[in-house]
Amino acid sequence: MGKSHTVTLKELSKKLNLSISTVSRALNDHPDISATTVERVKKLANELNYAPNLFAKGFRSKHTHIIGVIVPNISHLYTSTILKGIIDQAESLGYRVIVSESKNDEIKQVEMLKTMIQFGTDGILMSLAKKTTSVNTILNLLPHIPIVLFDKVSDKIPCTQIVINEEEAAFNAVEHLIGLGKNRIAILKETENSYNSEKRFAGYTRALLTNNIPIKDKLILSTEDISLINGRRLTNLLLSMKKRPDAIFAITDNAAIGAIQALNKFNIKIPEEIAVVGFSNSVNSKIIVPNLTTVDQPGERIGRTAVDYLIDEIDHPNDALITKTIEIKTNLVVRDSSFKG
Amino acid sequence: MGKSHTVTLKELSKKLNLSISTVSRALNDHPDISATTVERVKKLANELNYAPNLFAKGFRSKHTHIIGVIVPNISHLYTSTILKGIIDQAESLGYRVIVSESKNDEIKQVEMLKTMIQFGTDGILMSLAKKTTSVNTILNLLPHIPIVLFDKVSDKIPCTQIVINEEEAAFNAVEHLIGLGKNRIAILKETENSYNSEKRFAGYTRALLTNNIPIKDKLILSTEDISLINGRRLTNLLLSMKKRPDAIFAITDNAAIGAIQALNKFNIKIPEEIAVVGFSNSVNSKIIVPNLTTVDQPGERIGRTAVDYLIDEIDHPNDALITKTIEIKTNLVVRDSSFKG
DNA sequence: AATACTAATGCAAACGTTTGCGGGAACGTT
DNA sequence: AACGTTCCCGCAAACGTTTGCATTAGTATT
Repeated sequence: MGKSHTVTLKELSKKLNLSISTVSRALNDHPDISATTVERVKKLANELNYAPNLFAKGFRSKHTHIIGVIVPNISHLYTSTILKGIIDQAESLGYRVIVSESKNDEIKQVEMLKTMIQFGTDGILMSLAKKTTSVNTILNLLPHIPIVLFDKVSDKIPCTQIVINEEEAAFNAVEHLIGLGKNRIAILKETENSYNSEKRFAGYTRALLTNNIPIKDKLILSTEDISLINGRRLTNLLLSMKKRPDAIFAITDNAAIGAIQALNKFNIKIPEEIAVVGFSNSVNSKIIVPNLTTVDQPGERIGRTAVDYLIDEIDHPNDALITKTIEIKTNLVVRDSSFKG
Repeated sequence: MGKSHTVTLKELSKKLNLSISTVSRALNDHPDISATTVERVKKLANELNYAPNLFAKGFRSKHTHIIGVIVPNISHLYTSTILKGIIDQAESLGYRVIVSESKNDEIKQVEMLKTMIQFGTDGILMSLAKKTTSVNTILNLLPHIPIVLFDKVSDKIPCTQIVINEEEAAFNAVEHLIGLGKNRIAILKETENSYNSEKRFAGYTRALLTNNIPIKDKLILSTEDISLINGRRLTNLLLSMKKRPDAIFAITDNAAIGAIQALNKFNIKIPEEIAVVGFSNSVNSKIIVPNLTTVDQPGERIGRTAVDYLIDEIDHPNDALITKTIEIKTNLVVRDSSFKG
């Protein structure tokens, strides 16, 4: 490799007839060093294109200025949007980002966590794997390093958590449907109680209760994997009922799109006969016909906020481990699938 | 935080009554160390949960086992899919991945490159920013570190490049249309000669020439930003012609979807009157009605391959800087928008 | 003028690891 | 008995930085 001859402090000090320590201090704006010296040093450093060996630095100072990110699946638009926010904000604050995937595997998730701690990341940002049941190992790791959770979080882990206002967002979405005059509103949700599904379901029930609409078990459909296919399947189920719903709230855009596809197949008028609302504001929501009303989640903002809180914890270590939930506001994007016509 | 008391070689050596160097060698399976000693050392290391300080290691050995990735925009499904492949393969080979975005900004791109070199990444994987015109700075950096380009590449940079068989894929796509009996095939492409657009256009012309179909300038439409909106706009342009095309090949799924939307608006039968083929196999291609025929790009495979070549270069440094292009085969996914009905 | 302080700089240790070199012990060979 | 090998192992230097402490010179105070 082209040896590239990296410039070191020693070299600078030699050329300047100064000691290594003085040069180091000058570059770090240490008050002990005279202004003229600082200037001389910085000038030469610039000319010679001096760049500190970050490994030596990190090695010495136990401070790597790297934050680790662990997500279940990176090739997911929402996730990569959050990641964009994370990288942006981290870099603007002088941190680098190293990314890893847990693949929704709890074992791998802990493994990655350990590797990152060993590696010396200053802090970790994590979105939990789907079935994170035994949080014990994570709890053991918690005191070793600042961790901030985002998106897929868990009350069982006492740390800062960045989420959207799931419950409120769902509440608003359902109230929007009610405002359209709908009162037989079905919900498509997840079977296992993921944080997100649970909160959204809570918003759904609260909206109905607030508006004196009875909650009907028959209109509450659950599925393991809240996907497009299952959205379609569950909607077909709904259509086979004697008394059909007049609206469907799917806790996922994909499921909502599946629902629309099923409705389209039976030539059911959307939103007149059955309105549909999703959750995510995915690209697909603007492609499907009719366009899908959905909750917009500000991914980049979540990423930025997560970084802010993490770095704050890095800078101000705090041994007290407490759950602190930060909610990011979402926005309901009304489109044709629920437009008051 | 929580002091976590990291175990060091010194500590192990003290407890074992051995020298630090012997312990180090034992852990690294150096032939000089006796089997019994190796066993003793490893046993204690395990018990005490010894983990080498990777910074000290990287600092000493000039080998960080980190590879840097620079992409224009991470929140793009295709990009994040490649990234998934990169992370997967890198981790399985013992490397960690640090990611950065150039935001299609040439200045930032070079800046990131420098930072990563300074940081000590063992190699870099890069997809070029859109308007990478002055490759000089990159050329200067090239001898300092192994670099492998992927997706957005450039002939002007002498290094290994991983791409899909752009030309052939486009050729196949257009021949598929010809096989449907189409012979007035329009193309929607980019104005500026990006590598991808150029190659796909070449495939288009070759397919026409091979099949003795005249190339008509009027059917070749270009746009700065090959987006959904512009796909729609250009298609409207095509529809306003006296002699309309009977097929549209868009070099991007987004543009193809815009085209379909425009055609749908005018109730033009797809594919009977006008067939449409896109490029990418994005999620949208399965949502739009009719479903879009498109070229599937194996993102994960590209990522994996890029890592393989990069690590090979890291392990076997080679001062000769030559352009070596690796083509990954794509696959045409035929759907309703061009189904021989 | 002696003392006390401040400002600016240098010395040297330390961080945890790897590695070239050297050395002692055990063994086999003349 | 002297020598050469081989096998294990330890010493110490080195990587580039940061930082506590010592040092010097200069200034202010008495």
